[in-house]
Amino acid sequence: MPRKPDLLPGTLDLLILKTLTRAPLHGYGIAQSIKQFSEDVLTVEEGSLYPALQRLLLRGWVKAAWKRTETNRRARYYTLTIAGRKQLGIELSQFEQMIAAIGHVLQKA
Amino acid sequence: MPRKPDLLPGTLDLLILKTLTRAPLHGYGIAQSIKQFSEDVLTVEEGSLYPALQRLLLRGWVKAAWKRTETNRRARYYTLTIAGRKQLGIELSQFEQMIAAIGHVLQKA
DNA sequence: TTCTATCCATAGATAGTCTATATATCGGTC
DNA sequence: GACCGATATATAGACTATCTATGGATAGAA
Repeated sequence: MPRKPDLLPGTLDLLILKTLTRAPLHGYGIAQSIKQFSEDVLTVEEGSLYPALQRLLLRGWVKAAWKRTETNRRARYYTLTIAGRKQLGIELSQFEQMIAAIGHVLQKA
Repeated sequence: MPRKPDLLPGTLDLLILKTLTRAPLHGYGIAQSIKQFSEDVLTVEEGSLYPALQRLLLRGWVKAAWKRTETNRRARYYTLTIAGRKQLGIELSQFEQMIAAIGHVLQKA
């Protein structure tokens, strides 16, 4: 029996980048935010999240800084870079193009 | 530099199953059909297509038969099974749910 | 003190796609 | 006859992304 995936492969970077346009956030907060905005449909596992954040850091699309949360916990806050914002635009348009294309295949009787 | 993928990972089975609802088709024809319906946005590579068809066969969602094409070439025609049609329904609704959820994350300012 | 929620991180398994390659044949052209 | 482009199937190996499982740490509540 194939499992139901927590998210569509290939869309996590896009979701993270978009989430960071609203405000800098720490990893845990990003995961929560995505879960909430998606009304519990999308769940970002830690084993997907942290490698993804490493990816984004490595590619220069986000930068990170250790801070204290409002509740006095240490956490690593991620901020979108200029390159990240540009990348978001690219991924967004590619994603929309793909979705439209898939829609064409799915809609024709 | 990350590549631009030929398709959204996780959607190939769905595309194939949907394509086969129109008519039984051979592998090469399925790839062409998807390419055409998607207006050249989606390209199914052979190395993705044939493993996918093996998957679908193994799971009993399609069945295959060797035939001659109209142009007298040998080809393996795939037909959707009852289970395959049911699976298409499942994947379709999951896909739509995911896309809607992603849309929610992407749309909120 | 124990428990829950918050927070970070990685190793290893798994799955799906892509690159590259191999094989074969039909029909048309040089 | 030789060659070439399009049609057609298939697999091995590389690569990437996600998931499972695990480990650790701390704040605050019970």
